[in-house]
Amino acid sequence: MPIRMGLPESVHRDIRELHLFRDMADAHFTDLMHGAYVQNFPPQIELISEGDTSDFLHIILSGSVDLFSAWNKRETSMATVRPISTFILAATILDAPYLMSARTLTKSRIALIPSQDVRAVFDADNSFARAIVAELAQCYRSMVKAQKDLKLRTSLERLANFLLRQRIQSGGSATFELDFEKRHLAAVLGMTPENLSRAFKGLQPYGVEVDGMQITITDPGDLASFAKPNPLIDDHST
Amino acid sequence: MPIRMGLPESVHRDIRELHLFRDMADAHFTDLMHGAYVQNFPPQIELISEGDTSDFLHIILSGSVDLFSAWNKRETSMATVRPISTFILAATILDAPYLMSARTLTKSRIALIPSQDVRAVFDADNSFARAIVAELAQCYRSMVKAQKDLKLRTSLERLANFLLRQRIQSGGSATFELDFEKRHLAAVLGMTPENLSRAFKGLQPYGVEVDGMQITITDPGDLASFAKPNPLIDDHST
DNA sequence: GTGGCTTATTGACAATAATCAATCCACGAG
DNA sequence: CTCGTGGATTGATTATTGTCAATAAGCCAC
Repeated sequence: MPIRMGLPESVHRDIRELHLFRDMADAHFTDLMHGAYVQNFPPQIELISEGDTSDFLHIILSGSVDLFSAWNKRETSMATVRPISTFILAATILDAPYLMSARTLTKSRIALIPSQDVRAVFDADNSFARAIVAELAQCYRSMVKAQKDLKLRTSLERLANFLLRQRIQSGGSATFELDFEKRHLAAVLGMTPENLSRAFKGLQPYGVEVDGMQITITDPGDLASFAKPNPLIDDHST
Repeated sequence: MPIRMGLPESVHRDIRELHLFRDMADAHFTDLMHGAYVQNFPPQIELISEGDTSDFLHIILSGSVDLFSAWNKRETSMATVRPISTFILAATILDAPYLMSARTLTKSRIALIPSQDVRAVFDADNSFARAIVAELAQCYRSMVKAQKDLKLRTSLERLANFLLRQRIQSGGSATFELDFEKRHLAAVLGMTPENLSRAFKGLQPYGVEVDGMQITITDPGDLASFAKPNPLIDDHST
């Protein structure tokens, strides 16, 4: 079970370095940290449930969190959150119900800032308000890219582009590790686990070799000629 | 061809009433309007192309605009913009390339505000910065809902829920008109026009009757029991 | 009205993806 | 080490969706 604990100074510094909090006034940052706390969660713990009201802005300090959604007994993964970043900022600011649920994928350390404190400081601190604009605009654009990926590509193409992105992110070496379970990857890519297995086989002709969690791309150029990556979909930094 | 013209006082008032501009200082609003102008466009004119840099914040005053995207010879519609609202705010604020293209669906009247003016006033006016936060958070949540609709529902379910939403929006009467072409609706729902035709037939057992652009839902309860509408996907106001 | 255009519909078919069931395999507990 | 568990894979089948081709229907200009 999660253990409630105080907020160590080192965590303050980590959070302060985030874009979102970097430029705000010291006094306001202290206000935010005053009501905040940190919890450690084991894997597979549901942190928030879609439809609930937004009580806390969450900041993931270590581990990984899955944002997912369910409807009519189906479930899909919307995004994976990694340290150090915030999640469910939009719901917090609008004081609106969560649109997505969140669960820990791995053991995770998460800071929680009461939403009403966030809104109060948002009203008082202009730098913070501007930082939130940048953050939300980024989140919006990520979501647009994800939707383009979904609507314009087949599952095979989505997997191919995912692998190319992952390869870059892992430093560009021929072999790299998937950093989550395949069934989770399937949910992220909008397909079933069975289909993902077959999709991996379907990419063999383009030089994709799979050994458990370990992926080898023998000829990235060949794979790219099939995947046709596009910065307006695949570049998650702009 | 579009006709360049001055910015009449009545347009000032319309724009000023938008949530985005309502609370900002008069002087800053005047600054924004100073470099702004209005154009009338015929249907099917491409206003912006994905990948271009953001030169203007667009405000649609009348008509309708399709935000769409293309990749690898495929094309899909991401959203439809209706008066009076802005579009491509995120790209303008971040000074980032457009992720979507935009074209007029019908004859449209559109105000254009130079992006650098928007960014300058954003830096200077705190009320404006806060209004942008609310706007972006809304846009983000709309995009999340659209993605849930896509990943969790079949095309038949998406159509059923679309019709139920449209029915409410048209005042709740049994018969209402689609306000755009079916091929456009197909692109919005993420399917082909052929499939849309078949989907309409597939909804006949649930009391959906189609006569050209005119839709009749004989028993909304019956259709809803199939569509299972959910406010966290279908309520576009929250 | 007629001709020419675009959109909508329909049918036949192919491609893509989901479902169901049966293994196979890796891993941790005991 | 052996068992049990859950993820991963595979095969067979069905469901869903896309493609291609042909036709029908609506609309506008003349």
